Amino acid sequence: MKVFTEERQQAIIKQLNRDGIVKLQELVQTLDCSISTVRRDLQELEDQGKLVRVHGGATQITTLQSEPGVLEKSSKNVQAKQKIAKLAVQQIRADEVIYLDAGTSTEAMIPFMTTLSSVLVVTNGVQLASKLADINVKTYLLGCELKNTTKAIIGADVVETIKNFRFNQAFMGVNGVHPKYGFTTPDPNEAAVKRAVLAQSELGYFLADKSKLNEVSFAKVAELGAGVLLTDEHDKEVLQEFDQTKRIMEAEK
Amino acid sequence: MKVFTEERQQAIIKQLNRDGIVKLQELVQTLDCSISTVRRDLQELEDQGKLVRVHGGATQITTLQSEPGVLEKSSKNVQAKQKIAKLAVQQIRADEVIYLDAGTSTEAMIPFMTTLSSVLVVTNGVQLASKLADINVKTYLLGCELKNTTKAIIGADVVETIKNFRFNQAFMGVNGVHPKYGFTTPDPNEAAVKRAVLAQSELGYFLADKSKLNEVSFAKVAELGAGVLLTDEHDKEVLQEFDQTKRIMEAEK
DNA sequence: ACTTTTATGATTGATTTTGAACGAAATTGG
DNA sequence: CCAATTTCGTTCAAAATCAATCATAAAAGT
Repeated sequence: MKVFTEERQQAIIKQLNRDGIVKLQELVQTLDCSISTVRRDLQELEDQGKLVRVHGGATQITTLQSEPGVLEKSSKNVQAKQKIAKLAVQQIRADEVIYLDAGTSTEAMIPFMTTLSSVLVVTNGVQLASKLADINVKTYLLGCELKNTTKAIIGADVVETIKNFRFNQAFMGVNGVHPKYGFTTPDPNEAAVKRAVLAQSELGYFLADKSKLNEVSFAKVAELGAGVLLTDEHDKEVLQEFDQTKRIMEAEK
Repeated sequence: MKVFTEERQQAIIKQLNRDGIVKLQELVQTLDCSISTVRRDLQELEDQGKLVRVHGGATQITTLQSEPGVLEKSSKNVQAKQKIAKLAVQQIRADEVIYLDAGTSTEAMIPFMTTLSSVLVVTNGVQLASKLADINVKTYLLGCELKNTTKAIIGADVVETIKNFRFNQAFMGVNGVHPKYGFTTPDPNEAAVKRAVLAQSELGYFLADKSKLNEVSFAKVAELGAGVLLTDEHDKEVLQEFDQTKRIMEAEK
């Protein structure tokens, strides 16, 4: 039984969604093709941000705030993240309605938010909502289907829910910032949520440390001009054009 | 049967959430691999902050919210809670839509839910949703204002949201069960949510251990006749009348 | 019909994971 | 307190898996 590339890759995704994990050897049997072919398929799907390859197979993409994200990163990365987070929190004024996207970049903002008064924070991150409640910040957690493995709230419904709100400011993490391809993330669903939020916000901020600059991920969120970039240190050359629009802020060294 | 790293580590976390502790030797048998491999897995998971290694195995990480809840209560109380929880889970059938109220009584049900298939759980408890996602149960988290101290979702909006659903069964904890005053809880908002859920459910269960019987709290949820009482041991005298309605179930001693 | 492109399968050396061995450290029971 | 036992961490070799390359065959374009 011979199948074509597209067909194979769909089968892989399907099996992945069912089991949460796929094994290379099993796929070779199921799809009736060589190891090399399966490897190539997995490689492609990973490039597209549809799965994460692991030794012996692949797993569903774990979008955010699972501990590894926090601890794997080098301490330098963490420092940059914290500086960006501090800068971001400084943009928040009293009595505003804020959207805080799920993710490690935005999660880093929470410790700096203890003194904010009369601010309502809306978020789709379960962990974030929990932490925000801990520091007595008024919090609204968007309700929707909870993705099995990731604890992030994503999907079509949440986009509809977001349309019921109006935010003063929105803070979001992104995986890629590129002069041509704009702001990008690996997961199309997440990108859709971020876009919806952006449309309901007076002003959108994108948090990205130096390593994300000039990078491109899979799913496009918006053009560079759509929001303010908060970063730790930016390459004047690469983002020169964008820089001239004054929509970029750099954390203190 | 061969498994690999990701799968093994997920299984360890799962077992840890269920039992609170895992033993090295047991894992060697369960996972069918060598001691060394299990050691390495535990080491990795500890580095990721997902567990704490102890001599002979590993224990759950002691978070802020789980500790007091578990340790404040007497072990006897916990045992009763678990028995009631087990009884409650036994009422769930395949392909049902279940509502799980926020609270420790309902949270105790989760460890028994690992084998449920095709069940959709709707909840207003952030912790519950998180744990449910961990054991791969399809979960829908109601979105609304987050109550500061309890991490439960309450308020007027959620009542409206609930009206969009239809549950097969609903499980709720209550603080008071009284022949005259019915089921009661301390918080009127919570009571309103429970009432709304009850109205949308084919069948409602109220979980309450012996200490809650014949007690009255502030806000009334419903009359006794409105739901099935799940308890560990009931005083025939006090609830005699209610008992005759056959709407009471007692956990095995 | 011929070349170019693309998809696939096989091969090879590098990398990762795994299981066993052994001395060090911790726990247990007198 | 000490000895016996268990468990721990490290090292090393075997096994599995990976990435890269090459060759073949089908598909597409000229």
